[in-house]
Amino acid sequence: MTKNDTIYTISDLAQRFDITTRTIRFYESEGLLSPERAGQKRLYSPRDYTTLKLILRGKRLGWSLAESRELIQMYNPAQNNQAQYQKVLERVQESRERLQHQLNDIEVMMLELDEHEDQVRQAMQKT
Amino acid sequence: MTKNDTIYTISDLAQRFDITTRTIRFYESEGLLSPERAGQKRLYSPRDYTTLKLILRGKRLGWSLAESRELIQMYNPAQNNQAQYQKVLERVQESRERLQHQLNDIEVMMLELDEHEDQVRQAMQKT
DNA sequence: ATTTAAGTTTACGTTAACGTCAACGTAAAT
DNA sequence: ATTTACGTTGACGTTAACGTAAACTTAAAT
Repeated sequence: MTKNDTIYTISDLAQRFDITTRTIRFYESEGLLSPERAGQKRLYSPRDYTTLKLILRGKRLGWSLAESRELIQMYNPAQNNQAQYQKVLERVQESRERLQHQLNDIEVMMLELDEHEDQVRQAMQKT
Repeated sequence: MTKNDTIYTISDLAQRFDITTRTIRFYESEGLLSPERAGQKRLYSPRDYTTLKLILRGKRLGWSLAESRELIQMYNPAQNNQAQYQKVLERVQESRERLQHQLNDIEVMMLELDEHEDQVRQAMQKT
């Protein structure tokens, strides 16, 4: 078993991801994180670390915290019966479709940028 | 010259893009659109149409209206000197880099979804 | 002539995602 | 023993991106 028992404090994570501790606590209050406690203090595991990474990646793609929370819950091994598993697979598929749509949008945007760069360069020539 | 003189009303556009007229007026108030007028009434050109398409594409990628506005202004042929042109080219490059970053994020997300689907399918077998 | 339908401006309301104090606890360093 | 650094829980503030409602105009249809 490879058990990584690294532990992060809240300011550790804040520094590593360049966010504020307020943000991290907010994510917890929204049900996206659930760190251990040592008394009052929060202790974050490698799992929390990757969850945070997932959240921020989602943000860069315009996903809401609610959507990221769904993803996170989906990744949590809390299911047991076939119906539950089936639902997870459907959610996975939905996420994939959304990502695919975003891929298309990016492609179109890139093409438009290419076109426009050409136009600008041509206009520069005539000067 | 191929001059397309189609004209859209505000509710035309609202229907076609499945948004509200309020949204369209809001975008105008934020400087993203500037339709012609016939008295009080707004008249939208094919150019406005594509601008709206750009805005909504941006939204699906998590771009703010301010960012889309920059893109739109960039696409507007209002520059004349070399320095201005150069700035536009820099902006184009920045946009491309952001899109490239988003592409990477999507790829990672897709891989994670693939992995998780495998895990779920394996768990289903054991039932 | 007057409904009806679509449009307009103005203004206040709402939600998500935090920011910004304030007031306090705790543990290590001087 | 008391700074100093880091943490905690409220609680109110802020911004972006619209929603919603009111009060009014205008053109077309009955």
